[in-house]
This record gives sequence, structure tokens and C-alpha cells, in this order.
Amino acid sequence: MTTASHPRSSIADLLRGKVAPGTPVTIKGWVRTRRDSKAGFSFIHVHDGSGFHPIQVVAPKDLPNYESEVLRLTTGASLVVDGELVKSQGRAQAVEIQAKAIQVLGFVEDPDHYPIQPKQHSFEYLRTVAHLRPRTNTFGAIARVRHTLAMAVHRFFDRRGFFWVHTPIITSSDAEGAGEMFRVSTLDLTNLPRTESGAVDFSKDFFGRQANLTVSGQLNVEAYACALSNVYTFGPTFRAENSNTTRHLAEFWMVEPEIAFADLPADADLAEDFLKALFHDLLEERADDMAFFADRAAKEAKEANRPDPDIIGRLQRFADSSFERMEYSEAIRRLEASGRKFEFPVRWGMDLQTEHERYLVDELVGRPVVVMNYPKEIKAFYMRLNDDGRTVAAMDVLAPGIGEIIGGSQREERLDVLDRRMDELKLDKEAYWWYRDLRRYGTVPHAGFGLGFERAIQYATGMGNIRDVIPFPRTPGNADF
RNA sequence: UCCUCGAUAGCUCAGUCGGUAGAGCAACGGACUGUUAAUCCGUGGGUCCCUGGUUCGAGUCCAGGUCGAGGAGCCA
Repeated sequence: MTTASHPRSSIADLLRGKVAPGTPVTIKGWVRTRRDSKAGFSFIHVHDGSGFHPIQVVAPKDLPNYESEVLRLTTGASLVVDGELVKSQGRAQAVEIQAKAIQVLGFVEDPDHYPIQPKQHSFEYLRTVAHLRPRTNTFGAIARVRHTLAMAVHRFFDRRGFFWVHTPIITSSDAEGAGEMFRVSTLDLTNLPRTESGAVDFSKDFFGRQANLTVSGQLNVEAYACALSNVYTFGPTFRAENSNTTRHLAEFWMVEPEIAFADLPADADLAEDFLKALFHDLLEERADDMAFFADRAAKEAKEANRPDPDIIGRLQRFADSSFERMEYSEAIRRLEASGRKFEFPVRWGMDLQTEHERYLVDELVGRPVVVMNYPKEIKAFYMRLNDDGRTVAAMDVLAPGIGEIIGGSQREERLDVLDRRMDELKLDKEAYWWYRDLRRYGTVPHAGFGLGFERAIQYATGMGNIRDVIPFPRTPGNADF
């Protein structure tokens, strides 16, 4: 019996009723649990990742390998089941598979030490077995949700006539201002070439100059927006910050649309439509997984004596209600009028701290808030200077319970103003020669934003730690797997 | 990077006043049952994170270190 010749049914399809009871079927997957009945058969829950739920296989004792193999199956073992889809006599499921033959592909060596047991594990522990954690309910669900959201990103932009631009992973921009960068080099670290003055001679390096991993595709994608009008980039992004939090990764994925002939309000509208479309599609396409996350979050909240976050209702409301728009100056006024004692005192000109964002979103408004037009001192050089001369057309989208999920701006399209800003910040204009060219040759108003993809997944699933919504997380001191 | 907390069986944890190691789950053996992370009985399983110190004696106290988590900052 060769497994390759068997057509394989997806367990999700079988449970969904795509196949009529009485039909012969073959499934392939991994054992979740096994229960034996002395009445003459075993129940095996088999999972193949196609959906949230496993399917129950009934293995009768007259199978030739019942004693020798079926009774030795433990959690994690892989197998092929040939049988018939039948209506279940049990209560917990509509259909099950009456096995005619079971072929074990792989037993679990040393079941006593198999890291994934049919019980609740701590996420902290599962991070140490990142290669096996996708076999759990939670991480399987996250993988499917992640995929669905990624597809929804592409679908949203495609339908609106945006083009996906593959911006480079390796860049030579040395001061994009978005954070510390990882160096890319082929130099021999034990024997570095030196210039006459003793500095490292990067002209001998692979690219003939210093190179780094990208911290943002924005500057590059602007070039394509100034030619194709509506574009976006979606790919990995790298920050060498020593951040140890539940919402930072050294390697994460970012979605960055860029729209030409657009101002900040248009940018905010796009961000709102975009997020709503993502969550709408997610609720529609991954109901089984989302029900699991909602249950989990509800149970967790109950144990901690907190109100149920109501993951699904929250996303539905998110998708149905409009985002609040608020000027930065207005946000400051509201914070000052709150009567709250904040750890960081509120004054115009400061950046909003986590505690301030929480108050605005969770307590004051209760739904997503777009804060717009920040003081220029706390924002990047490329953001468009407003007529008041002291604010720039920047925005942050703050989501309840998670904080900043999107950061964006209208870009400075006036060369003279851009140059003045770069001078103020002592940036090397030569290094940005091509970025400045975009303003010299047929400049247009344009705007864009960046969505932290993992943060969107966190918000959608209620997962507390960003390291648990990416398959193999990279954080300071950790690049295992 | 700063603050706080933690590390004991495969996993989750308990371990009193410093006196030489425990539970639940998992595994293994058995009983029972169209079972549902089944249930019941039994068995095996330990570098108590590392190094040093105090002590007759350290899982427990002290010092240093390693690793992890939560919060803050940076940000997406």
C-alpha cells in the first residue's frame, strides 16, 4: 500500500458536509487523542490542519494491525485512514469515519517525552518547541487566520486597482529614521579592511558601501506611487531595536500602501476601509477558528476576573462602525480635561504615551481613533508640513486594547520644504538624491501608511504576545529554529 | 535599556521553621465504557537553572551569573 496513490480528503471538507455519508474516503493526518473501548474498537481523533476540528475515526478491533499498531498510537503519530464516512452514533459530532484500514506512517518515538500533550500548555513553553506548536489548536488556528488575513490584504488592494510592489529587503539607506538596522555584510569580521584613517573600509564590502536590512519599504514604494498611482508593499521588515515587549519583533511583516494625488484625510479613509475589510473577511472565512479564540479569551477573562473582551463582537463592531477622527491638539485638550493623573504629564508637543492612548481609545471613545496632525518635532522628516508651520500631516490609528496599529502620513511633496526639514534634522541630502528627484520631476501630493501585520493578527485573535502570532519569532537574544 | 517577578518530574505547579522530593495531567500496565482532553486502580519517572558561600545539613538562606515572563521606553 503506497500512500502517495491515495487521494486525500481534507478533514475540513468532510466535516463541512461536502461528502455524503456512505462515501468511501481516505484521510491523512496526525493523532490528537485515542480512546479504547472494550466493546471492540478505538476512537481516534485525527487532525490534518485543514480546519479547526479533528475528525473522529472509529477503528474496529478486527483490523489486522489493531493489537500491534492501533493500540500503540499516541498523540502526534501520523497515519492514513481508509474507510467510509458515516453518521456518528456519538453526540459530539455529526459524522465520523468507520475505518477499513489504518496505515501508520510514523509513531511517536518516546511518547513520554513528546512535547505536545493533549492538554493546555503555556505559550511560554510552546515558544521553546516552535517546530511542534503548529500542531496545537491555538497555533494551527493562528496559522490559518494569518493566511486568511494575508489573502484579504491582497484581495482588498487588488480590487481597488493597487499594484503590489516588491520593495527591496536589502537597502543602502543609512538613516531612514525608523529604527536601528541590521547590517548586511560579507566582510571578514576577524580581519576588517581599513581606510587610511583607520575606519572600516566599506568600499571593499559586497555592495561597495554599507548595507542594511530594510526598516520600511516606504521610500521605495513612494517611487512607484509616483508612477503607478496606487501601490502597496507587503513583506518582511527588520528592526534591530532592543525591544522586549509583547508587541515588538526584530523581524515582522508590514503592509504599506502608498497613494498618489491624495492627502491625509484620504489616507485615513483608506486605512479605515482597509482594516474593516480585513476583519470582515476574517469573520466570514474563519468562523471556526474565531469561535475558538473568542471562547479562549472569554475563559481567560473570567479566570482573571476581567470582562469578556468579546473578540467576535469587537471585530464586528470594528467592521461596522466608523473610526473617530481626532486632531492631536484636540487629543491633548481632552487628556488635560480628563482630570487624570498620568505618569507622563500631558502637554502640547509631547508624544502620546501608552497610558494616554489607552485613555483615549478604551475609555473616552471606545472604538478605533485616528489621531491626526502631530507636532513636527516628534515626527519624521518626510511628513508634510501643515500651514500652521508647527504640525505635520501624520496620523496614528489606535485600536482598543492594543494601541497603535497603523502609522501613516501625507508625504512632503514640495522640494524646498523637504530640503529645509532635512537641513533642520541635519540629514545628508546627497544620500536621499533619488527621493528628492521624485519632488523635482512632476511631484504630486501623496500619502501612505504602515500596518504592522502581526499587530492586526493580535487584535483579531486577542493573542497577548506578538511572538505567538508569527511562526518563528525573532526577538533580542532569540533566533532559534 | 530600565523596573518587577520567576526557574522543582515530559507539561502545569505545591514544597511549612533549613532536616534529604510531592500532586494533577501525560507515559506505561490493568479494569470499564459509542467514547469525546472519558472514568477508575496501579507502576515507572528528578543535574530542584548554573557557580560559589553560610551551615553538621541547602530545593529552601546569601552573592554572582544564565535563561524566561510581565510592565515601561522605542515603534508597526
